[in-house]
Amino acid sequence: MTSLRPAEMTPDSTAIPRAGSLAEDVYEAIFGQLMALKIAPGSRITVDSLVKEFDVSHTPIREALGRLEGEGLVVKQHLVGYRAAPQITRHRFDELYELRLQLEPHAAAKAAAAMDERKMSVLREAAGGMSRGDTADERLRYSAFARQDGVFHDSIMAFAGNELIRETLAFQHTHFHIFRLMFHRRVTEEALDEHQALLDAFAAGDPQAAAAAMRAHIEHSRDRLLPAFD
Amino acid sequence: MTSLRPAEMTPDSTAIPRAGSLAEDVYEAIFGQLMALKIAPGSRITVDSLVKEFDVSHTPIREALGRLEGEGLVVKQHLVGYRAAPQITRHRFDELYELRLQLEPHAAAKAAAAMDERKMSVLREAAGGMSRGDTADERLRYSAFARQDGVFHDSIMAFAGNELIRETLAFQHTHFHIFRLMFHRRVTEEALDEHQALLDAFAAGDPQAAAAAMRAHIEHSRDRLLPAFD
DNA sequence: CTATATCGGATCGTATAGGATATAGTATCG
DNA sequence: CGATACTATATCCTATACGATCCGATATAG
Repeated sequence: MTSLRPAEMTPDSTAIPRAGSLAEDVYEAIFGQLMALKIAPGSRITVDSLVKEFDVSHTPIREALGRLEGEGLVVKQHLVGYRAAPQITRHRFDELYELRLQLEPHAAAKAAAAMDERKMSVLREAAGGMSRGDTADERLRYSAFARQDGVFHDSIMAFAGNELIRETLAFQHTHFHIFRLMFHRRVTEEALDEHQALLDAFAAGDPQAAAAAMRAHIEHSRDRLLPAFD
Repeated sequence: MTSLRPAEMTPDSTAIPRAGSLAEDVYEAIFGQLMALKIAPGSRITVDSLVKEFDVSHTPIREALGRLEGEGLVVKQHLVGYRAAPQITRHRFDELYELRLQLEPHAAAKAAAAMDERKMSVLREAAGGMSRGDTADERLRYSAFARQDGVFHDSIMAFAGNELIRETLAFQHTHFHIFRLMFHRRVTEEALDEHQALLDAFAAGDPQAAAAAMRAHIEHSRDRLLPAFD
């Protein structure tokens, strides 16, 4: 129902030309719906329904779906159609946490070594945004938490100074995000404590402590989510 | 000039329906051209030229390009067109090797711990395929070497038992491959020696030795390629 | 001789129409 | 009553046509 037609998007159309193509807007819209679980994992995504919903032709939608396919967020079956990528499996879950344990403690150590006051304030703000949960809707509340948690970790990776590792983890986080929204709706106090431990290590500029705190945090996070597979 | 039209691809058209769509075939074709450096990094890729070359309509080509964009192999500029992804930068090169050093030694250790005779034979064959270079064309020769080297490393990652890490590295390798073809046309004997050292560690089933050998191999590989940036 | 304005070709972006295929439902036959 | 064949619809896949935008070449004025 949210039309993406240029004329309707900018009723007071300015002289500034549109930055992106319709295909890009469609991509953003579908991506958002996937992240917000508006489209359930594994469910079908028909081109025609998107045509009606966004009020654009097939072409930009196919292009957007192609891009999403390249990123692994949707899968295509010839002459059947597109569907949202299936939910993460237990096996994949384990692999993801092994990957995180390989990368994030090391990165946390590098970030701690390069810490300064400006970076600290960024991290403190990101961590602080998670604690003050005053929204009524439990689901929405966790959604906000998850987003903020992503920002927190992503900031650490950014400060570690390896953009490639940061992108790799962010990419995986995108997939993982959907899983978390499905199963982990309760914000645990433990996670906040662990974030605090990380902040302390960063404030002290202690690489070893930061790596250890990150390792513990990831392992605890894994254990918290594991029951979802029962 | 290589037409992808169904009727022309299968002149003796069998009753078996085509497994994939035209878009998929176009994707494969473009991917192959990128890997073989038929399309230079950073050069433009016009839709119309692909239309003429493959003799299909715009639609499957746009979808294929969208997918390649999602994978980061081509970049799109609105109202300008697609172009092959630019060459890897020195900065990115360093980041890639840091990532490899984080993941591959660990994986090599796991692979060594899980080694058996069948896996060993796979690795020996992959390593062996690199030494016998009897092709005249130097460029083609290195191309074959690079492919085989990729198989060798990928097999190790497969045996390490973490498909996600394997995919992550394979994905990066895809981008990196293009760089190597551009600059590293000479096969070094050192790489073969290092592969042998890895094989020895695997044969012994020694995780620590495998990790060390892999670390040394990656660091040497990095140093061999570094002069390309001068 | 330089700078600016204008024009034309090239290319992308979008829309629409028609053919091909898979899936579901129904009817018929054993 | 079950299984098979058929039809009908939904959906995808492809092709073609048209409009919008950008880039380069040329001409003109200063």
